[in-house]
Amino acid sequence: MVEIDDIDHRVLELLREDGRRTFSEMAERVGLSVAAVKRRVDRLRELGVITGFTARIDYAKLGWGIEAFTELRYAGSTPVSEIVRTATGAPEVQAVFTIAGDPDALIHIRVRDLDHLQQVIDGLRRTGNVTGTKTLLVMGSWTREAGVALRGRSAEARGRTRR
Amino acid sequence: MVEIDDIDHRVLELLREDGRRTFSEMAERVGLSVAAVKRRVDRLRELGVITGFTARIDYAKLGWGIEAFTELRYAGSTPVSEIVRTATGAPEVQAVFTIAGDPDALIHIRVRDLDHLQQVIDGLRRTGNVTGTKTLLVMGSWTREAGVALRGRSAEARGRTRR
DNA sequence: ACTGAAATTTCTTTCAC
DNA sequence: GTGAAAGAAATTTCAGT
Repeated sequence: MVEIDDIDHRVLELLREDGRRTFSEMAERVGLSVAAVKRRVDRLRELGVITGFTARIDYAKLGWGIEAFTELRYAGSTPVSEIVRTATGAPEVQAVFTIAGDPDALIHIRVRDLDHLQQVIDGLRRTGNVTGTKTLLVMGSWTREAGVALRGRSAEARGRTRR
Repeated sequence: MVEIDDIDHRVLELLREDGRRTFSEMAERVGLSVAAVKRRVDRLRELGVITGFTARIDYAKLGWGIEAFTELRYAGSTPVSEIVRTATGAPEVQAVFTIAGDPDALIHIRVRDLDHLQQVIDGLRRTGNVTGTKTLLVMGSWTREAGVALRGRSAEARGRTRR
């Protein structure tokens, strides 16, 4: 585990909120010079704490309005690698979480409509050793946008609800 | 739903992969001028397709090594707003998905260790009208990093497994 | 709509202290 | 850690295609 001080945490929080913040803006907010903030960000990347930057995209605006989680159960003999391989195969699958216990995996799916969802699930059921599925259809979602409670204390939670 | 052409999709994919790509780099990759790419990114932001930029952080490196999903069941009379309000209260809760059917919500939790997880779940059970929980402990995860299958065709899936 | 280019401003990077 | 200087990139604008 990596050693991180309070200022690093604030920098991470700022970059969580807006990954394109400039060094000068962050410098002002955390009370350090631009060079010092850059050095910290560089270090956080070298340490692997910051693994990259990405754009937040509203997929519903692009017509991918349906979101679901599907629990997958596999035949007892199925190795985890096989579970991940089959589940990641469908392009609609956004994330795969392998689970201790029952179910064996939870996958996050994004699709255009319910018909499309049906097709994706049917595809999964036909794949590999899937013995059962249970799908949770997402009605609304909220995501913590500011950095997690990085220090175990309540960081400000700014988020939004959709739909 | 928003009108988006192939080049816009490629720009989105590039920004999904790396939210700090420069206009000149993207211009080269999609075969347009810098000015044209900037105009497209500006438009995608105005349309609300790109909602922002954020840093990817490896929370395990910060000591938040345990991830779980918890299904929540609430008393029948509980309004959705109340579900979201109580579930988002704990700083360890990263995301809340309200669900059509049973369970009523699925929440994504990140904690330091199993003791901590126990505390968070106990807290939720004591809150509001929670009538039951089921927790799925995450052993490993894979996330699609490139932009989704934005056109319904299989976009290249570059991801990674953890743990 | 996009190109190419110029002018301006801002951000990044580096280095001496 | 700071401050300053140099280099790179972003932004803005515009005539031309």
